[in-house]
Amino acid sequence: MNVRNICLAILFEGETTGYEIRKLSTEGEYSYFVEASYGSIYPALARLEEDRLVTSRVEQTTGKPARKVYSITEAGRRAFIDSLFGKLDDDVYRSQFMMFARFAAELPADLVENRLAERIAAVEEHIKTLEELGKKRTSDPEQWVLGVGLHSLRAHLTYLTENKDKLVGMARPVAASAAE
Amino acid sequence: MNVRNICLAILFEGETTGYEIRKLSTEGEYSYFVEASYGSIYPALARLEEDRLVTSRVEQTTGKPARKVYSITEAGRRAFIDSLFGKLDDDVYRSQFMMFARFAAELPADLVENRLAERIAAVEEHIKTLEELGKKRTSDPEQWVLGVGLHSLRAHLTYLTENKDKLVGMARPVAASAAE
DNA sequence: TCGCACATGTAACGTGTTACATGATTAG
DNA sequence: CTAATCATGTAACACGTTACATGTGCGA
Repeated sequence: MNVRNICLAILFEGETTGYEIRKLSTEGEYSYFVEASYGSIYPALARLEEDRLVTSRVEQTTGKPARKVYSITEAGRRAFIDSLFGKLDDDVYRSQFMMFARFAAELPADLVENRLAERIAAVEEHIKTLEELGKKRTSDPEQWVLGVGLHSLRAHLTYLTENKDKLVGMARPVAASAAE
Repeated sequence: MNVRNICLAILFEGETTGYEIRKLSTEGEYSYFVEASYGSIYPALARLEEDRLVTSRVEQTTGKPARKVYSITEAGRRAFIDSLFGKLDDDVYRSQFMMFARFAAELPADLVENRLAERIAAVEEHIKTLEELGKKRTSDPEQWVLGVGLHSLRAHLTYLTENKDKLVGMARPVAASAAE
């Protein structure tokens, strides 16, 4: 999924601005499986307009900067849906935390414990976000997709919490505090 | 995780060649959370050698091309472990399949069914690979990491198989075959 | 008054991918 | 004979990130 198609996907559901697209791709329903930043969204929208897959109109607002509202065209809808007919890219999972865990034996136990706690907190946070998104019920496919995310993330969380002590136990023991 | 650190991680466990590093990062124990191709590995190894984090020696082989075997230095070990002390990058999950599923309502049911079947097969394949890797038991942290992957992947697979019909049901119905 | 939210956009930079170039041996 | 595996490396290219530039209104 490149930024171009992410823009089309979001515009498929209704007109918005580049600013909003970034928000949606970072915090919205797509956030757990795509990503895009301003530096890629704005140029992508410009090219999309050149290619007549979207149109734009400038909306003057009082006070705030003018908004450039983009709408998808029929050609845009077709192009996006067509892209889903082709061979899909493989799913990608990248994790520096896993590399960290892989080398737990070389790291001090307290560091491993802290990082594990951080990771667990991050996953819990992520789950909460998806749960919030699921509440404002929208389309069925959206619920389905959110369901995949929640299910996997909860399984991930379960493993981490149930096995964290095991990993800490593999780490380099840290001298007990000088107390006593 | 950049390619540089992936190389160091693999060399941490023992000397090898760029060719082997790619194999390990693509098919080996690291494959499910990192990725690297020749075009990035060879330049990375060259820079690593300049920086004295690895050394190399050329091994003449009969018939096959000469192998350039890299070994990590003490400085390399330190640099790698140090990198794990710093703030870790967030985990990343990217999936075009999820985008596809999100727009199931715009797609023909048979396509959705096929793609789901493909995805399920791919996940099953991936699970099998991790199971194979887990058999040749190595270090405990490696087993732990593999455990995370297997656990999450199995949960993912379960969701897909249990909910595939639901998603197909959301897709555009395809005219039944002309048969009577 | 400080910083955040809104809002758009560019430029430099980093990083990695793909395809190409090269070439021998071995298994089918 | 053909394809695959072993093996290294480069160059062109694609893609995206980060930081910067610019500016207002509002709430704490």
